[in-house]
Amino acid sequence: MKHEPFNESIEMYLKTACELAVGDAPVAISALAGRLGVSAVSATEMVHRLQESGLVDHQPYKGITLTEDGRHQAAAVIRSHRLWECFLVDHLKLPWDEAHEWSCRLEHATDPQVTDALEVYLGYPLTCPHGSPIPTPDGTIVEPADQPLTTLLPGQSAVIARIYPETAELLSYLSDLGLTTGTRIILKERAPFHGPLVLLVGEDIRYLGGEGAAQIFINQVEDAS
Amino acid sequence: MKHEPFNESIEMYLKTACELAVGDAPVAISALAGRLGVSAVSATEMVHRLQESGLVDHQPYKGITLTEDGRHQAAAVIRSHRLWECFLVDHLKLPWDEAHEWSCRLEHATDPQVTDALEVYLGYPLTCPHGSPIPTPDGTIVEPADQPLTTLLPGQSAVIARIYPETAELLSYLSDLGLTTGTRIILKERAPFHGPLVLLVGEDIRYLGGEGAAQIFINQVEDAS
DNA sequence: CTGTATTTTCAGGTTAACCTGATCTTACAG
DNA sequence: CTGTAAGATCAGGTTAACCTGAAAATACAG
Ligand SMILES: [Mn+2]
Ligand SMILES: [Mn+2]
Ligand SMILES: [Mn+2]
Ligand SMILES: [Mn+2]
Repeated sequence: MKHEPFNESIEMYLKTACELAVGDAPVAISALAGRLGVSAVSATEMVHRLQESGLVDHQPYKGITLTEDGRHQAAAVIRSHRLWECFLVDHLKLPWDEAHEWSCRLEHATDPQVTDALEVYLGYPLTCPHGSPIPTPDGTIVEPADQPLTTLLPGQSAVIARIYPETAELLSYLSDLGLTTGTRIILKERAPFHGPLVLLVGEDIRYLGGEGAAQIFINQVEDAS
Repeated sequence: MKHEPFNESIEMYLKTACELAVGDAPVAISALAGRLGVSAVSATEMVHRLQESGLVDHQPYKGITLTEDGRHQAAAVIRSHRLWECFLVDHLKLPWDEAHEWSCRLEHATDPQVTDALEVYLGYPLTCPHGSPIPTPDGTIVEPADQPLTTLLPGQSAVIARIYPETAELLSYLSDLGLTTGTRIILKERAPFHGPLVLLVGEDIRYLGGEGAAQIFINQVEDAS
C-alpha cells in the first residue's frame, strides 16, 4: 500500500548537474546551489550524500562530475521532462512557456514505463518545444548543431532553434515577444559590449538584452534579402 | 526558481478520507491509518495538522469529516488521478491494473490547468477505467448507480461496472482473471457465509473469494439464458 | 609568493513525517 | 453500569532537506 517517495531533491540535483555540465568539465557546487535556489552549505551536504550513493564524483575545490549511474538517472529525468513538454504543448495545447514548470513536477512522478509509452504515443519527437534534444532510453543525449544568437551578424537572418538553459522567466518573456522556437528573425543591429540586439520578427521590431540573447540558439543562418 | 513542494502526504490523507467516507459519516482515524500504511499515532498527528489548516473536522473518538475546503482539494486529487488513468489506459495503452499506481504519483504533480486541459483532450470521460466517476472541476462527485456483486443471485448475469476501492493487488488479480470493467459475467453458484463465488466469464469458470467480490460493483443485471 | 575570493567545513537549529512504547480516555456491549 | 477494546495522547526518537553564521582550506591572479 506504500509507494516509494518522490526523490525530487536528488533528481533535481542530478538533472541540474547534467544540464550545467559542458563536456566533461566538473560542475561547481556553487553553480548547482545557485540554479537550485539553495545555500552552498546545503548543496555541499547533498553532494556528499550523492557521493555516498555513488551518483556523483566530487573533487574538492574543483566541482562534481556525474558517475555513469548518476548520468543515467539524470537523463531519465530530463527525458521524462521533455516528453511531457511535448505532450502538454502539442497535444493539450497548453502555453509554450508554462509547460516547462509543469513538466518540472511531472518529471519526478513518472514511471519509466510511462515515459517510454509516452514517447511512442508522441511519435518519437527529437526535441522538446524549446529545442532541446530528448535523451534516448539508454541515456545518451545528442548535442544539437545550433549556434548562439550572439554569433549572428547584423544583416543576417536565422531561425530560433533552441532556448537553453530554460527558465520560467525567460520563456515567458520570449513568449510575449514572439521569440519562440521556429521563428525566423533578422538581426538589424547590435549594440557593442553585449548590449541589446535589435531584431526584426515578421513586421515587428524587438529589442533583446544581451543576457537573454546568450540563452538563444539559432540555425538556418542566411543573409537577409 | 523554487517551486512549491509536493504535498503528497496531505493530499493522500484528504483523498483517502474522501474515498472512505460513506454519506456524511465520520471516517475513523484508524481506517485512514490502515489504508495509508501508517501508524495510528502518525495519522492522529497529521489529522491535527489538517485540522489546524481547516481541511478536516475531527471529533475525538468519532472520526473526521472533510471541510468544504478539504473536500474540494480531495476531489481535485481524485479528479487528476482518474483522468490520468484514462490517459494511460486509453491512449498510452498501458495495463489496466498498473495505471492505478502510476496515477497515484502523477496525481500529486499535476497543475489544475493541466488537469482541465487533459479532461478536454480526453473528451470529458465520465469514469476512470475502473468505473469510478470523475469529479467535476467544482468538486462534485456523482455516485454511480451500480450495485455490489454480492447482491447478484445464482443464475443471473451482469456487467462489471466498477472496482472500488481500488488496490494494486486486487486490480492485478482481477486483470489476470479477466474480470475487468465492462466484462459480462454469469453467477453460477455462491457458497454461503461470504464464501467464494463461481463465475462464468465467457467460456471460462472463475472462482472468486468473498473479499474480492465485495469490491466489485455491477449493473445491467439479467437472468442468464 | 602572497593575498583575496572561492570553496568547504563546522556548529547548531528548524520542519515535516514518520516511528515505538506506554499511558490515558471514552464508547458501548453485555 | 461497568469492563474492556478501540481510540487518543504523551514521551522520546529518527531522517531528509533545508537554514544561518563563522571558521578553515585552497586556488590562482597579479
Ligand atoms: Mn523538477
Ligand atoms: Mn523544454
Ligand atoms: Mn497518490
Ligand atoms: Mn481508477
